[in-house]
This record gives sequence, structure tokens and C-alpha cells, in this order.
Amino acid sequence: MEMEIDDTPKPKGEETKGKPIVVILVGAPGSGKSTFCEQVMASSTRPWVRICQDTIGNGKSGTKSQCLKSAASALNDGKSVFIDRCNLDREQRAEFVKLGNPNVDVHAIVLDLPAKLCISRSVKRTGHEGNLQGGKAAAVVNRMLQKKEFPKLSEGFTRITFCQNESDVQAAHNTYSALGPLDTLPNGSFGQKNPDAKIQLGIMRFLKKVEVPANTVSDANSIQSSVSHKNTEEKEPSYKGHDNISSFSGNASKELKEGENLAVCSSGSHASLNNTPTLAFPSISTSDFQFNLEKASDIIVEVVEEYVNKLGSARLVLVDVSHKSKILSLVKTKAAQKNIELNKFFTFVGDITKLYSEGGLRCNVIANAANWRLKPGGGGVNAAIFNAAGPALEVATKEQAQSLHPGKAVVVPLPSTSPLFSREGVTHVIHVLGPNMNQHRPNFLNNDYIKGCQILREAYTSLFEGFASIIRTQGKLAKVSNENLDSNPSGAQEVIEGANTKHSPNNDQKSKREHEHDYDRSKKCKGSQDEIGADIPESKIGKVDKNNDKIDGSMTKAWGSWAQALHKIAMHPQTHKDVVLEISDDVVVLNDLYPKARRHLLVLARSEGLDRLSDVSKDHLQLLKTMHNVGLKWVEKFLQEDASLIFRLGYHSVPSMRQLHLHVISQDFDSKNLKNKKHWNSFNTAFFLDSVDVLEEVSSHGKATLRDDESLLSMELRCHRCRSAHPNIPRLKSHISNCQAPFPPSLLQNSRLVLAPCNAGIDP
DNA sequence: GTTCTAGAAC
DNA sequence: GTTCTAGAAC
Repeated sequence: MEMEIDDTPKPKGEETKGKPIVVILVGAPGSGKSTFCEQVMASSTRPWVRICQDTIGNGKSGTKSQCLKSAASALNDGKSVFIDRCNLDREQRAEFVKLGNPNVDVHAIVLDLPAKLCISRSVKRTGHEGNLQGGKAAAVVNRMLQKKEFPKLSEGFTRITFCQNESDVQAAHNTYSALGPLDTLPNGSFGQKNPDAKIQLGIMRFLKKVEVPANTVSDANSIQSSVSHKNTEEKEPSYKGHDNISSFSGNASKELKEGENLAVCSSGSHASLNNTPTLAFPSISTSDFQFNLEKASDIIVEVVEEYVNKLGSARLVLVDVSHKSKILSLVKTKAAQKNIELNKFFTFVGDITKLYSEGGLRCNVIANAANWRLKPGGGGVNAAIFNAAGPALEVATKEQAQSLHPGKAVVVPLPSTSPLFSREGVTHVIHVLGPNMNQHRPNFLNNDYIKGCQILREAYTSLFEGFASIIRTQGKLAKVSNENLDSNPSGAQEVIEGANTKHSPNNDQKSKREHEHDYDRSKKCKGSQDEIGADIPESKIGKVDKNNDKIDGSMTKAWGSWAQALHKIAMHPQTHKDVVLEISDDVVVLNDLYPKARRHLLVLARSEGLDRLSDVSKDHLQLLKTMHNVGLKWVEKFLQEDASLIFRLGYHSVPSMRQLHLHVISQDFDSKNLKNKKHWNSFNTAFFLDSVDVLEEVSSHGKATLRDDESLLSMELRCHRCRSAHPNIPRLKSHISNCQAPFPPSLLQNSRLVLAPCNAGIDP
């Protein structure tokens, strides 16, 4: 693999894999160094040795030279090593850093957790190996923190990871646990956020409660000033110019020449592997879909030119695996003619799933030339990406969408469990579907290049828009996560990805039961209709239905007696004047009896026999539009009362209540009636079908694609804005009451969210 | 859809 | 001990 832009010869065959690592933990007592090592060692497939000065002396306190000796011997055996001692200043670390050489990487993991937390852990600790207990702990921790010097790449580290809260620690744990014997991690400094405010004022009050030498307390101010003095040095970590950095990955010198400051990839944990946002994308439609290369290259350059300046410092990279790629050379020539800046757009030869590990090119986002089903398989880029990303991508994709129209793109956040995330630093995959000129593939355009060009242009536009929305989201997320640090020092519940992999036996059994239940129910429904005949006129169904109500009862039973309330209201709204807000010939509007948000109303269809979305056909398109418009009218009214509200309009794939009803619901989900997983997931997974999408599908396919998979309703609880996972409903609710992150890109598209006109230009 | 509650999880 | 979930009944 090589970079096309500077024709660096490729140093292939260089043995960069399978290197042992020395990981130097840096952190005060109580910061969780030993726990970190133990947890990684428990789940890692790489051979690790933990060198702990507290235990190495076999009862007596150990020495530094003992640690160095056993570290060296473990490295000789090809094992990776954790140096589990405080290592808080440069001098303490120096000799361990010297263990590194071209075949041994030296990493630092900085556990920079709040001093208050370290102290309280140390104080509580009873069986700690270093025998640092009780009130003395506070004094010791605090004295050590005064000497704290953050590690720098210039000391000789190849990689430094800063952890400032529990979720950072979790992310680092995931990264190191996932490291197989042959894997290497990207070089650089990651995760340093707010280098100021090292010592929280609160700990001084805390310290007064424990036994502390007088000088420690009275030194409060000098601690602060000395620390912040150090930080000013650290605000501009030197990256460029150090030998170990310019040899970074051997073949990526161009990366550095471009002036990229890898050390400034701080931000939140979501962005911890990023620096300059970069989208790598394959040429769309020109391979299997046989789109004309000349025309395709014109369109690529045209759309790139339009976006390249809208995207700030972000970069776009057209990737092809072949050296002889015609499309790359066409695009390269045309881009040069248009004087598109090379540091913002260039072409690259390589495997899009190994851009960083094999090509040294950091791309936080990659595009996939997807198929319309968004499924793995086929060949080419799609197969490669799904293979490399593992099953996590398939699951995450399903969460966003189930199919794709030509010209459209869908942004999928990649779970940190995916190897593409941990190895390549890819945080998002954007699936794109282009126009097809191959008669053996779906949606064949039969050489209609007018339409084809239009769709291809739309495809690249959707792709770059998706990329732009990721940049916006990450920028804001980083800001929000910093803000949260103050208000929520525990932070532990913030992103628990990876901790939720226990989907197996219980859930399987349960979903099986649910499916059986579902099957029974639909059988009953279908059965009673089938007996009557599938295509009898609606009026007759109405009649039979009435009979069911009064005589047979099987229909009633299929829905459950409690499920009839909306049907009754739709049929006889005038007798429910107490709850009904609006009646027309087509619809009835009412507040949901148990609103799941500040504003939550239902727009009922009045047609008899239209029980749910699966009953909808093209004949109902006008009715669906009416329902949507009536919903929008109410939204407008609500927004006049409270412009901060944001609304979503949509249907449940499988409703619990009979009679087709559109939910109009504000996105605060601030309601005591929202009590369980099913409530949350029915509005915040693919189970909830946006009205705009339903309209589009019914108008193009005559029916809506339902997500009647009830496992959606038992999915892990994720914030609808920042997508963080939460262990239970109360914790989720407390999170969403504060989360100001912008909504995911999928919701920002196609007017799925409706907000006040004055907010329309701002990302919600 | 909700309510109630046993028992799992913390 | 309390909190929270999830299944049964309605």
C-alpha cells in the first residue's frame, strides 16, 4: 500500500507486527492501575506480565531495579509488560522507557482521575498490596500529585493514552483487551482533554476530614499554581520533530509533513482516535455497477470541489485497492486541473479496511459501496468492510436502517468492539448506494445516464453530508462531555459499550417466546380474516368485526380487550369528547392517555379495518398524508407554546392498541409514564417508523417495511441523542434530562425531527 | 396499553 | 436493605 500523493516507496515486509509492548501506568494510588492491568490481563489474548513494585519484593517492599530486571526478562520471552507503579514523574519513568527499542513499543496510560476519587479509594482500601491505608493515604496521594508530570511523547513513548474519567478508562481497557498477540496500536497521544483544573477545590474540604500533615493543607494554593504552571508547558505537546515520531509507521511521513498535529487529538472518548477528520471513500458505482468512468470521475471531482471548502480542515480521500486504478488517475488529473488543495482531497491506493494499519493513513470515517439491503456479502468493498468490521457493523447498521435507495447514504456509528474501530480508528461507516448500470443487479438504469449522473451526484452529496454531520456531532459531543465532567464526576455510567454483550441464552429464549406469542396473535388475526376471505370489501369486514365484538369475540381476544380503546374512539369520537382534541372525517386527534413525553398526542385514522401499519396500502397514501399534516399542525401549535421542543412523528411497527395511529411526540421523553425498556425502545429504535419514511415507502412500494422484530424492544438502552448506553431506565432518564448532544445524523435528515423555525438552522 | 408483584440485581 | 425488571393478569 502506498500514498499516491508523494510516491513514497512502500517499505513492505517490514516486521512491524507482533512487537511486545511496555505499558507504563501513570497514576496516583487509588487511580486504578492494578485493576486496569488485571482486567486487561483477564480478557486479553496477548501474553502480559504485570510488574508491580509493591508485590515484587515478596513481602518486603520492592525496588525499581527488581522491576526493571523482571520487565526485561519478560520482554525477552516475547511477553508484553505492564509497569504497575505510580510513575508520576519523568525521572521515575525514564529507565522504564529505555526498555523500548525498534522492536518494543513503549506506551503510557495515564489514569488521571479526580484526586478526590483516588484518595477515597485509597482510604477505603484494606488489603492493598502496598499497605497504603487509612488517613495517611490522603496525604500521600496529595503529595504525589504535587509532583505529577504528565508523560510526553518526547520522553520516548510511542503512544500515550490519557484517561480522565471512568469511561475513558473503560475505553482504554477495551482497546488494550482487544489487542491480540500480533496487533499494534496507532502511535500518538490520545484523550487529553482539559489540561487545566487538575486539582479540584472540593478535595481540600475533603482533606480536612482526614488526618493530613499541616503543610499539605496550607499548600493548597501552591499545589494549584505549580500544577497549572506545569500545564502551560503541556498545552502544546511537542509532536513534530521527534525522531520516534517522524519514523511513525515508516511510510506515513507525508502525514506529518502535512502539518498534522497528532498530539491534539484530544476531545471526548468518542473522538479519541481521531485527529484531522478524514473520510476515505471508494469510487461509487464504477466497479460492479459498471458506471462510465469518465462521467463518474467528473462527478466525483465536481462534488468534492463543492464540499472540500465546506468541511473546514477535514479531508476527503478517494481510495482504490488497485495500483492501475483508472478512476483514481482520472480523478487525480481532473482534481489537479481544478486546483483542489491536495491536503484536503487526494487519492490513495490501498485496502480501505487497513488504511491506518498498513498505510499509515488515519481515517475516522470510511464509506462503503453498499448494496440496497445493507447486508454483508457480495464482493468488493462491501464484503471487505463487513468482514473487517465484524458482526458489530451489521448490528449497528440494522439499528440505523434496513435498506437504502440509490443516491442515499446512511451513517452508522461503529461500536468500539469492532476491530475496525480498535485497529484502524474508524468511528463511523457511511453506507452509500449508487446508480446501477449493470443489468444483472437491482435497479438497472438501462444506460440512462441522465438519471444515472443525477443519482451518482446525489450519492456523493449524501455521503459528504453524512461526513459533515459526523464532524459537527463530534465537535459538540466533545464539548458536552467536558461539561459533564464537572456535574457528574462519577461518570461511570456514560458509555458502557462492550459491557452489554450478554445477549445470549436468556434473551434468545425470551425472544423466542415473544415470537411464538406474536405468531399466535397474527395467526388468530389472519385466521379469522382468512375464514371470511382475504379480499372482501371493507364494509363487510366492518360488519364481521362487529359480530366479533358481540358474538364470536375472537378478534377482540386477538387484540385484547384493553387494546380496543383507540378503535372505539376513532369510530365514535363524539362520545369521547372529554379526551378528543379534534375530529374530522378522516382523523381524530387526542392526547395519549399515558404520554411518554411533555407533548405526546395520537392522530387516529378513522377508517374501519385499518388497525395498524401492516394494513396500509397505496390506497391509504392520501390518508397517511392527512394524518402527517394534522400532526404537523399540532406540532406548530406546541412549538408556539414552547419553542425548545423537538418533535418526531411516526408509527410503531407493531402497535399494542388497535386502530392505526400516528404518534406525535416531543423528544424530551420527560414523563413519569415512561417506565420501562419497551416504552423507550418503541420510540427510539427502528421499531419506530418515521412518518416521512412511511409516506415515502408507501408511495414507492405500496407498503411500509415494518420492523416487527420484537427483540428491538428489549435492546440495550441508548440515549437517542449521544447514543451512550445506560444500565437501566432511571439512569437513562437522568442522563437524557441533561444530554444536549446533537441528534444522530440519521434523525437530522429528511425532516424526521420537527423543530421551531427559529431553531431550524441550528443542530438540535 | 397499565398495574401488580416476585424475585433478581445491586 | 433498596432498586429495578419482567411476567401475568387485566
